[in-house]
Parts: sequence; structure tokens; C-alpha cells
Amino acid sequence: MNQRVKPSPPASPAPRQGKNGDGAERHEAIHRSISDAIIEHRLKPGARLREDALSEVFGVSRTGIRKILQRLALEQLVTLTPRRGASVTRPTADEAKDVFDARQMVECGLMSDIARRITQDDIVTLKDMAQREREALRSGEQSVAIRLSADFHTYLARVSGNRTLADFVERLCSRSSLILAVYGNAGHLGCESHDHQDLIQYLEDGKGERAAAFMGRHLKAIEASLSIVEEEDEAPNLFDIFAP
Amino acid sequence: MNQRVKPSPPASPAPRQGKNGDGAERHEAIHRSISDAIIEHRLKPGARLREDALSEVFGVSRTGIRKILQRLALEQLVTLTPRRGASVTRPTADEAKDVFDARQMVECGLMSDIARRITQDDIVTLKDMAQREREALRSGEQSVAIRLSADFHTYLARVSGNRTLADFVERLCSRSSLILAVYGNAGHLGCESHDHQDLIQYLEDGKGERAAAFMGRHLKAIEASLSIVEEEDEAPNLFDIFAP
DNA sequence: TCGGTATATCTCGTATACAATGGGGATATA
DNA sequence: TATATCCCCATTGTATACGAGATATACCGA
Repeated sequence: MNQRVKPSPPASPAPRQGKNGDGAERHEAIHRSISDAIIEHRLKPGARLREDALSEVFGVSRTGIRKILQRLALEQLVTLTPRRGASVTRPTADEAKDVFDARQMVECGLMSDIARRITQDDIVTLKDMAQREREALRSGEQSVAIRLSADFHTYLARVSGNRTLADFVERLCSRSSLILAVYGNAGHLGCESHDHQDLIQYLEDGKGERAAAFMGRHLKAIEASLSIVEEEDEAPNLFDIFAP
Repeated sequence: MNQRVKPSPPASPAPRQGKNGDGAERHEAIHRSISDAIIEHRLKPGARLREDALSEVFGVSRTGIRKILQRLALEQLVTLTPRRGASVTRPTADEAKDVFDARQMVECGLMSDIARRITQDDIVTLKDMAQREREALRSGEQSVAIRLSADFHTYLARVSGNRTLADFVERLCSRSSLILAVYGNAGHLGCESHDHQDLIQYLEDGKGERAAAFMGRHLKAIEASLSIVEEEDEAPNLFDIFAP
């Protein structure tokens, strides 16, 4: 199935020893691997993440895996249930609304700073990302497109120079990706194909106000494209269903 | 030197089990304890937090302490340096600016929603908090005042109904408390005494716009009261000092 | 008296072992 | 055949043991 051999040492079954190399780097890499898999929908909401399996796949002991899982839980990408272990978070409809409202506020609010501070290099990078995203969309590589879309928004936020807010936007984008996985229609995903390119144009022209307004519409459009119907497999609420 | 004064239950090696039903509860309580101590300035920026000492104080093993420390690190209240252990974070001047800019954006942006959704019960609670804060300030109980001030802002954000943004504000307030500890003047701390009460009045009258503007000035005032001079004990920058 | 080196100790990082709990499957019964 | 019950096992939670890195100290030499 998934022969994407993302984990760096795939063929090494028992490189037990923590190895000389920096252990922290390794953990960082593992975190990225799992995080990427979730964001790119290769791991779907609800998927269980067993500690044993992960420790075997990545060749580190459960202790390290637990640490990474804790971190992912704080980033709200995975959910830790007391005796049941970890699973990919399945966002609720309320959470979805909160996330998009937050993005609306922060990403639009950042636009004026971004317009003021953006450099030519940034514009080149962003145009490249937008271009590659379009190509990915056209060739049907959903995973790549989703990743690039999130990266685009995150990169943009970083241009503002406010690290705290940029980190926040990054996490909101990750969660958005999860939301798309649950509530998105298979047909067209998130960002319209040339929205990002239009946005860059506004920024290149120094029109911060226009860019902010455009970003607002852009996010609203994504949110509107979702079919947010709370699937209540959890609590079928028989009263509501059978009461007259 | 430190003769290991046997962990709290010396005779009970195995039945250690917290017994309070849920061990997670215990961890939550410990997290709160440490978090509170930091926010209330009973633990000052730079203070070292040794795992052994904490595990002895709270009667849990280092494993549990590590988990809590990791979480505090992700909340940016403590800093984990690879082989040196944990210490209370000492925010930089840049971080301070970012945090206050973020608060400016989010807390003001939330005001219209807050004004729309606030209930009479909320107003009573908030008035009580503001009142107690004033009393604490007057009687010189800095720790209590700081805590109440952060709680006030956090509670307000929760009223908005957006949990994601409220959580973010909570973390910003915690970090602000840290910033106050480093850059605040001993004389008057953060919030002016009746600012909070005035703010509630605007909200009670349904004047969301005014409340937002007032919150903006309020935050700017706090920020302005700081003496943000990067103490460069870390890197004295000898070039600047000794270059002609 | 000052500086450099070696040792000692302290603290964290990682792995492993053991205990407890909850769920799933098998079985028995209506 | 369907449902309820019980037991075993899979999986996590916690503690502990061992190893490595870094810092502080002490000793020796100049």
C-alpha cells in the first residue's frame, strides 16, 4: 500500500542503540514524519497510533514515542484517551468553526504588517509555492497540494515578523488540514487554484487593505465549501430521533 | 551532600498508586502548581527546575515530572536546554513585543463577540474579580493581583465562545506575567487599578466598539509601563563595546 | 597567584520491566 | 439466534536502572 518510505532508516530493523547522532534531531524528524502524514491525510482522523507499532517503525523505544505523542496531542493533531492510547484527532463542527474564525481574525489582521515587510525574495518563494500547488492540484496529487497550501499560509504569516502569531497560524493550518479531511468534499479541496496567486499580486503591489479583504473572502470560501454536518456516530441521541 | 531523604512513602514500594482514582488528575494538579508558581512570580525567570527535586516534592517519579515539564515547555513557561535541564523562561525583548502585539490583535478583535454574548452572570463574576484584584493591589499582595489580572483577561476571552482563541489568550497572559517579572517596574505593575472595572462597564452597556478601543489602550499602557531594555548578560557583544 | 588539566559529581536521556485496566472474543443461556 | 457474562490478552501508565554529557572542584605546575 503505502510504500512511501518516509522514515529515514527503513531497512534497519534493530539499530537499537540510540546511535551516536543527536537524539533530539531524531525526535524532531519523527515528529515531522507523523505530523506530515496527518496533515497530508495519509493518516486519517480516527486512525489509531499504537506506541509499540510506532516505536518499531522508527526504531526508538516507546519512551521517545510517548514524548512525541504528547507533543502532538498538545498541538491537537492527535487525541490521547486515558487507557485507549492515541488516535488522529477528529475535529468537531464547533472546533472547525472556531479554527476558521481564528484564522479569519489573525491572518487578515496580519496582512498590513505582511504587506509592509514582504521582500522580493519572499514574493519569489511564495509564487513558486503557489505555482507548485496549482500543478499538484491539476495532476491530482491531493496530499502535496494540501501540504503546499498549508505551507503557503504559514510562510505568509512568518513574513509578518511576529513569531508568536506565526506559530499560532501554523497550528491553525495544521488543524484546518484535519478539518478538510473530515468535512471537505472530495471534489474540490480548500483553496481555489489561483486565489493564492492573486493574493501575492496584491501584496506585491503593496495593497495591504485589499490583500486583507481578499484573504477574508478566501477563508470564507474555504469554510463555505465544507459540508459541516456533525456525524453523530458517537451518541446517536435516540430521543431526538424517535421522539415525536 | 543531599542524603536522599526517601521519597514520601518509603515503606510502600509498590502500592504507590495515587489511589485518588485517577493519576491524570494528580498530574494536572502538579502542572497547575508549577504553572501558578511561575505566573505568580514565586518562581522567577531563570530559576532552575531540577527533575529530582520536583519528583521528591510532589511524590511522583521523574517520569511524571518530565511529562509535565515537557508540557510547560510547549506552553513556553519553562525552557528546556538539552543537557542542562529545565528553567523558568526568561522572555527576550522581541518575544515581549510579539506577545503584546498578539494580545492587541486578538483581545481587541474578540471584544465585539464578547459584548454580544456576555451574560449577567459573567458580569457579576468579572466585577468580583476586578474588585478582588484592586484589593490585592492595595494590600500589596502582588502575587494575588498578578494572578487575578491574568484570570480576568482569560475569563473575558472565554466569554467569546471561541475556545481556540481563548486558549491562545490564556497562554499569552501567562507569558505576559513572565514578561512583567523581567521587565516590569517594581513600583506599579501591569493593569491600572480601575481599568478592568471601566472595561466591564462598557461591556455591560453593550458598547463593543468602545470596549475594544479601551482594551487597546489598556494593553498599550501596560506595554508602555515596561522598561524593555534587553539585559545582555548572555552575549555582551564585545564588538559594540570595544570597537572604536 | 594564576591558569590548565583531570577527576568527581550531578543531572538528564533512553531503555526496559512490571502492574493495572479496559476491551474483545468465546461461551453459555434464554 | 440473539444477548449477556466472564475471562484473557493487548495496550498503556509508572517506576527504575543504567549510561552519557556537562559542570564544578581540586590539584599541580609555572
